[in-house]
Amino acid sequence: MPRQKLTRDLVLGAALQLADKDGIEAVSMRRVGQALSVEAMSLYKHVSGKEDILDGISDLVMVEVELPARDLPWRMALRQSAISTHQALLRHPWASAVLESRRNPGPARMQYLDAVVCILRDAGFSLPDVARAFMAVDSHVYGFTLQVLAWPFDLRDAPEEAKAMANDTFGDAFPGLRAMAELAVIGPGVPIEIEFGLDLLLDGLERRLAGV
Amino acid sequence: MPRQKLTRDLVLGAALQLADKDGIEAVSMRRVGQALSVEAMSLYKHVSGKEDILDGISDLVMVEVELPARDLPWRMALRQSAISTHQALLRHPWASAVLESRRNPGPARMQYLDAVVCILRDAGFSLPDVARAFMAVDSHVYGFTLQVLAWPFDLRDAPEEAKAMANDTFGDAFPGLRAMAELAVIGPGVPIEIEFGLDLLLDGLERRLAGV
DNA sequence: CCTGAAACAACTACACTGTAAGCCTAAGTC
DNA sequence: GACTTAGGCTTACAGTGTAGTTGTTTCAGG
Repeated sequence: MPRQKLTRDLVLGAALQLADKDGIEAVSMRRVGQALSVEAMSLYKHVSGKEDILDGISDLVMVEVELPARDLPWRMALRQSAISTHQALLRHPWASAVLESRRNPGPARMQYLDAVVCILRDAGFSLPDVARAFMAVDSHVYGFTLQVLAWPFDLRDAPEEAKAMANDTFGDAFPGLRAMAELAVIGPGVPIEIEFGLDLLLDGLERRLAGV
Repeated sequence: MPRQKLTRDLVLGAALQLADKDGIEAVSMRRVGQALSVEAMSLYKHVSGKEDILDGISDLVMVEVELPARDLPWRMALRQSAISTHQALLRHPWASAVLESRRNPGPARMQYLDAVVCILRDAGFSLPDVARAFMAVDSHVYGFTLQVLAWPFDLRDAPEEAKAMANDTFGDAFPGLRAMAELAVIGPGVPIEIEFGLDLLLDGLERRLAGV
């Protein structure tokens, strides 16, 4: 019987697919092995453990984000890569939580970080401001994505149910939330897009650069 | 021997203490029970399961954040409560990750959300803008806190080591990151505080409210 | 005071998890 | 063919959450 060749990429690919299909909690050594028709312990020859797998598939997601274009004005380049990051994270709903809890950025993420830093520096920001600007934009991307993914009710699916829920659970105790919930039901739901906060931040950075 | 009275609050308190002391992954039913000198299964009479415990201790953290003061200008109120949230999350390093992955906001969080919504509405924002503003500010608080907590090296502790690491791992491949890492070593480290991005956002919101 | 009932802690058990240690076989080299 | 070795397999262990059952304590009603 010919032995199938296992590789690190195969292992990570299977894990990524599993995470996308059944959620990150479905990624266990045994199940990844099963997906490859292999015993769990065999994976350890190609991967140092589960942490390594999580690091690996996180970086696979980061490979999907398009790097900020160096020939664009800094603002557009940043905006576009931030949105691209957001979209990549939405494609893999488990990824934002995993990425943020991981301490070792992978090569793809490093490359992204480096590109952003270079662009901001070339734009004329001081090094401390580069750090601050980068943290602000990235925080927004991750935080916003996480929040969207953790949204308690998907309003598009069941508007009536959401409305009832708004009245029931919020009642008179939370008038603000109730108004919000009802609002979100009207029309196709108020689109809350990442561009709103992102543009606020970029506006502020631009103004700061101009010395206003 | 008198039986010790177990209560939900006792269980959650023990779990919270455990999470603060040994990290969130140390919170297991058996260990929480052990902390209360009780078997794991006894907890189930007061708590519906581990998820319930996580929801519970998350909300205990939210209790610590001071609600936005209604007698302050909206901007100051929002700013102060955002910072308070950030600090509460820093006091419980496990909390931001847990909170963001949880779908059911507890009562304390509800109260906070409601207060923020009311303040923004009273300030004159349209309901859609209330939603957008709230999402933007909250995203920044959570994202920033997560990022700070996941910071790979604590620069204050080992500046020399960090510098060496900057040269080694970044080398010439990541000039931007290398510059950043070296910068972060200079002085007491460039303080990157949450106020930077927060104020950018608030500036933008103020301007939007003024119709500029 | 005694008894019945309800409350609730404890025990057992099961299906999982990650992974350390050792085995065994197929592939490659001389 | 013989030897080496990379790499998949087996076994085992300590840990997880929790369903189901059993025991014991506490308290109200007679």
